Amino acid sequence: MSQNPSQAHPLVRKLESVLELSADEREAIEALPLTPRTLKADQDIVRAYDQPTQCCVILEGFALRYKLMNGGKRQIFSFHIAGDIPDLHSLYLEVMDHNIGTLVGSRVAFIPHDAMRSLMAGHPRIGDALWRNALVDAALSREWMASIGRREAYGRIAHLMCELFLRLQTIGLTDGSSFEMPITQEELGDALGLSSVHVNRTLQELRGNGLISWTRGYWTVVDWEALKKAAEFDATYLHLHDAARQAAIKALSPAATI
Amino acid sequence: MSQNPSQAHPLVRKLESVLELSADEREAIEALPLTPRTLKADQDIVRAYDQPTQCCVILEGFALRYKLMNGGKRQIFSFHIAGDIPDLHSLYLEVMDHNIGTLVGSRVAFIPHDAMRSLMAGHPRIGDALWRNALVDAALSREWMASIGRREAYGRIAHLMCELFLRLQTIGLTDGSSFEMPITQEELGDALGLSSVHVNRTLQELRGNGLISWTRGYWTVVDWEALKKAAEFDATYLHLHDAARQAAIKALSPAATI
DNA sequence: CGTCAGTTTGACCTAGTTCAAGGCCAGTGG
DNA sequence: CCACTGGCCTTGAACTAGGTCAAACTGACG
Repeated sequence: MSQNPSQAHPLVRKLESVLELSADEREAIEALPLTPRTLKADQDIVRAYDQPTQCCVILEGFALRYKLMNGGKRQIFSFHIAGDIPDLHSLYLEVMDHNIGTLVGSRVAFIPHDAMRSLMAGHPRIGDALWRNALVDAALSREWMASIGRREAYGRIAHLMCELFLRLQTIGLTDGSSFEMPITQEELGDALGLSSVHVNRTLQELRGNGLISWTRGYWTVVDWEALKKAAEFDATYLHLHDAARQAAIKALSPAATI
Repeated sequence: MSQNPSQAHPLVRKLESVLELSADEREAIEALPLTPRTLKADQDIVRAYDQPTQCCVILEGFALRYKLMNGGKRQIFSFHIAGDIPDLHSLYLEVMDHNIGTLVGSRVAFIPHDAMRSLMAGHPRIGDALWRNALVDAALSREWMASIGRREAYGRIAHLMCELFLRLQTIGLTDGSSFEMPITQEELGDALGLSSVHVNRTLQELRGNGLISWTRGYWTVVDWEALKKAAEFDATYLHLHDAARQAAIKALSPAATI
């Protein structure tokens, strides 16, 4: 782990949660030609039908993938956090089949496909780690599918909360058992296949039962074990490494099970 | 395309729907050390928490990924057809987070991870094509998520039907506008987040409206345009190549749009 | 010709939706 | 400083898509 993670390149930080990088590898990442951009909230980064020639890394802030459907419906497929490359797939799939946008004001950086390809070719371990990330991403999609398809609202929200906590924990973006996640109840609904009204009521239930606390943008896990149970949460699909798991246990309570 | 696709190695056939293979590449695939196995219906190929040391290709038949949840619920994540390698991800993710099983009696073959890795390293275009497939797989998951989260039962079934038709078409497993897909209404429900009773009623509605015909195991697209509309189907996410798209149009009707 | 897996039907029930109104608060502009 | 706005959250009441339960039907197969 780097000595001063908050100053490290977000991509370095993310990859180091998965493998130990050599000095050489770290340099290669830091040498990537980045075109940084600061975006406001709710701006699209890439749109469906685009044919990108670059990938984007989230440096700071949050992004989401989503798709707009008939009748004004929307499905949010995932939330992305610092260090994620949500459109890595554009290296292989010419045309985008969904949108990627910002959730809040964010800093992102674009990397030309060529640079990405030669990084991966020249540093197979980095390539492997990126693929690994992409596969974990697919595992998250499956788990969301299970949530939406087979869990009721209460468990769905609980499940998402468990997931976000652990993911943010891994890159050091939690504060004890709390974290910032600036999404509205409507966005929560669009991610979970629920109406915002129902999200509201269910959130109240979760708060009332003492599992979580939630105020616009700031989430706290109050009772991890109960939350986990309500969510029937099993972290296997996150494919966390041991260090991340240990750190999460420490943040929650020595007795926490993950 | 190979002259006699029905006799070609299923993996060759699948990859050739994506790129032209050189003789060399074809040989490399055919030289893979396969351990074939014939399985009955409803048998697991790999289970959650397993740590596989090999991947499996579907040679003949159908497979599904799924997860069992509390209270006897089940979510099916995807259906797999000849040529698919549903657990390619096990190359990078040590432990399985879901099950893969057969839908009907099937022939599958196991390939050691090592052999897979050296195939991909020695033949980068094959590696790329396999990755591409994995990414298309992830795109399917997202689309299923949108279906389950934001479409109602009628559109959900319609959407799945469009998808299956095009996928099977691509590997030559359709017969005009019909295809065999041996799944029960209960499995359909578990894939779409519905109860089997509701699947039954909705299926009747789709048949009654003249969009499809459906008898246990044999599906026919009766009115593609109407089906597509009911499903609000946009094939972008399948990332089909032109040849596949053209072939599908031909199978449906010269006026079909995909 | 009985059994078993799958499909179909009916009746009733509920989780979640929709619509519409109100409340809260942070930011803005006068 | 205050009034005004615009997002977002909250609440209530009425409604519906889809679930559950249980029974009957169908057809393939031994």
